[in-house]
Amino acid sequence: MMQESGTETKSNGSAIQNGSSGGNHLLPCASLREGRSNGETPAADAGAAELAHVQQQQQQQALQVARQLLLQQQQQQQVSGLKSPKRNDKQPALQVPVSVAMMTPQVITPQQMQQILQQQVLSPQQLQVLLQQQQALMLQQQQLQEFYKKQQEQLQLQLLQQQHAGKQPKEQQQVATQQLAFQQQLLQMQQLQQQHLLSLQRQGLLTIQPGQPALPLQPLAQGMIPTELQQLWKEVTSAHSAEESTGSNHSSLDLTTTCVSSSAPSKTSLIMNPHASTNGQLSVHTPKRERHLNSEHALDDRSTAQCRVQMQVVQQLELQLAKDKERLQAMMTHLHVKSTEPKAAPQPLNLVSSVTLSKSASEASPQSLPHTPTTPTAPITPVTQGPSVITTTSMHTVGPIRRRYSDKYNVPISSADIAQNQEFYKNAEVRPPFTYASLIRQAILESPEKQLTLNEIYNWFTRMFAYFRRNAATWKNAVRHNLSLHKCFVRVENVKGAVWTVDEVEFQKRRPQKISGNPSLIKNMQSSHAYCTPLNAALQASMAENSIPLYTTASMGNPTLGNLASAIREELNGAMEHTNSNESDSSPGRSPMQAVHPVHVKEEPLDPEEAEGPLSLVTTANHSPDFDHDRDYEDEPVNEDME
DNA sequence: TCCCCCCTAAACATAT
DNA sequence: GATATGTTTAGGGGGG
Repeated sequence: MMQESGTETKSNGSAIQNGSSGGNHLLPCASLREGRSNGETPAADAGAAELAHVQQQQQQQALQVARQLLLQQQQQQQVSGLKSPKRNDKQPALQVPVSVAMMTPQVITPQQMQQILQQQVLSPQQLQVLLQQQQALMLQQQQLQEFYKKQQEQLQLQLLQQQHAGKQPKEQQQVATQQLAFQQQLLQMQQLQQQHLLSLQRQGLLTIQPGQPALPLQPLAQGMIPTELQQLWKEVTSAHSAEESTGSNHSSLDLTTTCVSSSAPSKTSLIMNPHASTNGQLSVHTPKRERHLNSEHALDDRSTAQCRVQMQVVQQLELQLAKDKERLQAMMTHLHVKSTEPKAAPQPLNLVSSVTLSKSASEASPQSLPHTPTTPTAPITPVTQGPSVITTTSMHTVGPIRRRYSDKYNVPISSADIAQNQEFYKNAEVRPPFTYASLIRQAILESPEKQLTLNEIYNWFTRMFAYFRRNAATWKNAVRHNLSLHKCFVRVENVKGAVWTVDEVEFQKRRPQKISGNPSLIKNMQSSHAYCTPLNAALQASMAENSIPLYTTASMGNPTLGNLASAIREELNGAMEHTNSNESDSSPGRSPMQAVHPVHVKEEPLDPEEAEGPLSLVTTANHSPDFDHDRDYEDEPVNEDME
């Protein structure tokens, strides 16, 4: 759903943008061309032709400039990793899931960019800003067009007057005068454009990077003198005119006529839309095969122009994206100041993304991530796009495809991710990448007494994850199913009624691959649990050494994280085992922890397993510090309220 | 390909 | 009888 809709949105968006910007550029040309058929002046044409001869050299120079500009822009696009012209052509093929796009930013196409920006990465406000930017640009273009239309009309009128006045030998002079006037007009136009750009910059809508022009327009307008523009334009227009005269239905026009009359508009298009320069170079060197080539080149012209426009759009979007990223980063930093260490990758909360990041980390803590990310099933996929970033994340993580965290995915998540994710999952309807079992376990462990009724577990789910506020029947069924299915969950008859507890030993057994059979496992478990606690520096240090970012930073630093962190740590145990069983064992932290937080096993010694299980108790007890924070959640709803 | 893990759905039983 | 709670089975997807 998301992807499809997103794709559509994207394509639409691009289409709109293209249409708008492209239309602005192209339409005027057409209209002007038509318009010129009415009011051409042969005399002026002749003068223009002569001038054209004189200016051939300049034209070539201008063409070169234009080419360079084009090349530069293309390079910039490539460098920025945004573009692939081929892809631009194939819009339909662009329907790459955002997640994929995010994973391979280098390959992101403009459309994908738009999609990302529009549907996920950008908040409404940001989108608004973007829209404003677009609108401002459009306005600018429109104004320029209008300005040029007027100029053109004036020019045509003047030319007509001259023509009627009689063929004077001084025609050339007049034409030259016209040229001067026109150049002045061009200058005016440039100024106007620059003003617009400046205003945009002031508003912060336009960002001009040091080495890179925010808009292709700028370099052109600034880098080329009116004459050059004129010449370029002529070349371009000649192609157009040839095309029209040769094959089209439009009223046939003299080449010269077309040149003069349409010169104004074409210049406009040039200025606003440097792409035309490309054409110029093509048409220039084939004066004799104009017909044949011009027709083709005319097409190139348009396509090139469109491409240019597209590039502009992409550039703008890119800039906007960069801005938005910065903003987001700042916001995230602001929100998670303490918990989120600088270490946290600038990347989005994305669990997945983070996961994919460090493989080494994975080795360190194979089970760091609690459980397989529960696959997002139908309802899953993010309904409400949470934080922009997250969305993308969610796409990855929670994508439509059911993922489970295999060891690969167990790669440690950065502490920042966890912290951020916790908040994220509370607000965003994104399926958490944890299995039901791990979540249930977490819920139970977070409780003061390490035991919860079914309803309390439900409440915990809904409280902690926005995702579980929907489709209650489904996930509740899953919860019950898991409680019954896994031995690690022990049902205890209590005064209250039946409560569920966690048998850590059993829980750990679930992943024999990593942990089982190892006596040290238990120890590890304990140690791992200990991490949750406020922690001893020593412990942290050891953890850090073992490259277990999760515990070291996340859970420790941020109390709120405790919930997820503790859940995760359970699974980490295995990892811990591998990486640093020794350290964990030896870590001084543990014993203190235990001492500090005596386990409360609820009244009932759950199982025979429980007997072994003091561990679990201990571990949970250790969490208690976390609880303090967690309790906030716990206490409130935990008591059968939510539903 | 097999096995394991996980998820989802559903039927059924029991208790409140 | 309705609902909540538990238990069990079946089917499917993903990964090792």
